[in-house]
Amino acid sequence: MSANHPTIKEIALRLNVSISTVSRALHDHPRIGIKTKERVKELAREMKYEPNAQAIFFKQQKTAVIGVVLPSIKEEFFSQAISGIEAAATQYDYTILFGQSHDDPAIEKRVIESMKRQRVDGIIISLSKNTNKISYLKEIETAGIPIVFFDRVPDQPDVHKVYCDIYKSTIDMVNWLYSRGYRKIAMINGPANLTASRERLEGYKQALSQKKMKVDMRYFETTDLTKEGTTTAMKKLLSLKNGPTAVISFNDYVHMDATQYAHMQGININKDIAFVSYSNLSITDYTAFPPLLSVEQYPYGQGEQAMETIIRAMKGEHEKDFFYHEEVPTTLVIHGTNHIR
Amino acid sequence: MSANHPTIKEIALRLNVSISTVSRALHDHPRIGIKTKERVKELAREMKYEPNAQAIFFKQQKTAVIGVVLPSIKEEFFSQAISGIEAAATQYDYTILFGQSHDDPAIEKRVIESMKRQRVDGIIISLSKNTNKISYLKEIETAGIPIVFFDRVPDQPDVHKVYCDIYKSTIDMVNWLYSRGYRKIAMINGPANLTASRERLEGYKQALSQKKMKVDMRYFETTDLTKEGTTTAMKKLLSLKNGPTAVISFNDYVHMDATQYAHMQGININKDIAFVSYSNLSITDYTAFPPLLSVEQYPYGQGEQAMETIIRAMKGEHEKDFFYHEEVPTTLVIHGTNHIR
DNA sequence: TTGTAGGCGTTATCAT
DNA sequence: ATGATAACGCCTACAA
Repeated sequence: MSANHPTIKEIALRLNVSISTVSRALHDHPRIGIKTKERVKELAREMKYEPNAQAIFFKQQKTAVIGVVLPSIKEEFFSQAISGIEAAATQYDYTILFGQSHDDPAIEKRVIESMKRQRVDGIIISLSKNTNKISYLKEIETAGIPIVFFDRVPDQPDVHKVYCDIYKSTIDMVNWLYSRGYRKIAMINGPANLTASRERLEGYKQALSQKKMKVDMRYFETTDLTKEGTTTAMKKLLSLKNGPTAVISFNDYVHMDATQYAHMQGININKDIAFVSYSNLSITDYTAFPPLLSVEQYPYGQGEQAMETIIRAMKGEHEKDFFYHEEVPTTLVIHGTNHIR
Repeated sequence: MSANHPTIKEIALRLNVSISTVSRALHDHPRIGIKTKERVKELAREMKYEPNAQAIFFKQQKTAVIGVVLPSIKEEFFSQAISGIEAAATQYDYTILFGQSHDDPAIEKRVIESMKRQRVDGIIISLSKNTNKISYLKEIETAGIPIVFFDRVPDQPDVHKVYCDIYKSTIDMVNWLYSRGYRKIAMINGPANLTASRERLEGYKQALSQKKMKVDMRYFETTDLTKEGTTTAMKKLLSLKNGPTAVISFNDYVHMDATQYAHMQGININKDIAFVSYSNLSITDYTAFPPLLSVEQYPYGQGEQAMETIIRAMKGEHEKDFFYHEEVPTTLVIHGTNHIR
């Protein structure tokens, strides 16, 4: 069961011409006899010859392969993102080598080393939530493999990255709640080490102060994104006297756990307390308690953008110390109160 | 920004030894002088030398890459499956080239041709729901690239495949409904051309006849798996006089659309009509109307199994006309009526 | 118009 | 104990 692919060498042999003639004929080289061209192409078709991309790329010292490293493909955000990456890759004749970190920095590193050994032409990565040191990634970039971060990006400026402005979305979100009359706005944020969390927190604080409201840290909780962590956070919020009338969750998964728990505690979701969130999952409308509003982050578009960016980074048509920082837009998607429940 | 990886040649040059000496030293060849070995390894470390996998595989005429073609990574079933594939692949030092068909046979073919050009060592595929002719796949296999189908597999016996026994699960499902007293059992099945649909239908018929119940085709509807198709099917079932008391949906996505519509029509889900389904999505417990029961098909395990199978197929330690047919188990997961609603 | 030869990085087979 | 060389499939500069 070992592969048996015809080569130009075999074609040359059978036609009694040189290998280069076959190669040129196949490439429609101008100064090859028209009848030689025909004979070569005919036999190539007959033998079902297909150029060996591996050999070509080996010679060219490239692979036409982009490594894509995601925390977890199970999350809809990332499955959408990789679809965008794939679509753009296809357009530029690149293929995708796939790997997951499962939010484990050690696995993440292993995956990336493997991709490096495979000599991928570039790497697109959304960092694991537990990753803090990315020095080895900078080394890989120095070694000549460009890296583009997306969504979960490092804070530093000396990297290529694609992300959306969560800070601004958060301000919009708070303003939306404010305009609907909510004043006691709580937040269940993600782990503090994430840029994503910091941006939410900063936007939250900024929006409140813009509205001359004091930031009450009793209303601020965090979760490690597990069901237990979220439940604990929600529990604390519900135990407050003079508790919140609105809750902003880190994302729709946190939202689902938070509302599930709150419901069990007798809260009338979106009536007693308004819930808003980020991600805008497609199953939202089938869930028991959709958020009133969710921030759409266009993962598909972010994926496409990441691919475009790495293509540019690979071309290297930029200053040696220039880094792409591509910001992609977000939208507040209002689900309203008139859902199926 | 072009890659600049050190090679054994450079090491050899700098050490004034031959290329082969470097190669052997790096491989701990027994009869290389211990101090030469040290010098080589030292410099290799210093230069951050890493063997070029592309070159090695090129020489070995392999790639250590497995192509994985899925209909849509957005479906949780497939995102779980690819995780299983990846886990097993890592164990065997294979990497994953990723592609989606989006249920379009033309795209599917394009993806596979591209993988063939890349000389993947094998292909794992779950067929697009609209694919009917797989002759070109057989050709690829003849050319030396083994193919393993999983979940959405062809009916023919002359292919390697991994799948679960939906026929039997369906019988179990009907029996479960029967034991709970349901007698008017409807089914919203998938497209007739799918093996998955045929197995459901056959299991359904078989179970009913085993219980001496007549098969009433008024209770049998199909959907093209779109929201509209499912809504239409559900509508027909609800319009029947002496309508069903239980509905089996093709999968949890169909279930969600069916129950959403039924709810809007005033049906009390799982009270007026019992709903059961296949897939056992992880978000089930967050949905407005979870099925009473869902068939767990262990996509992660199926993925692992598919990888194991293709490894065996690649080794070719089997008769030329022997094909693996690996059946993986299923489980009925009971969600009960005591969910959050 | 066609052929020859070198090279991409590595390993393996022969020498020495 | 180490070196030289061929080979994997393809492309291309240079010859003829």
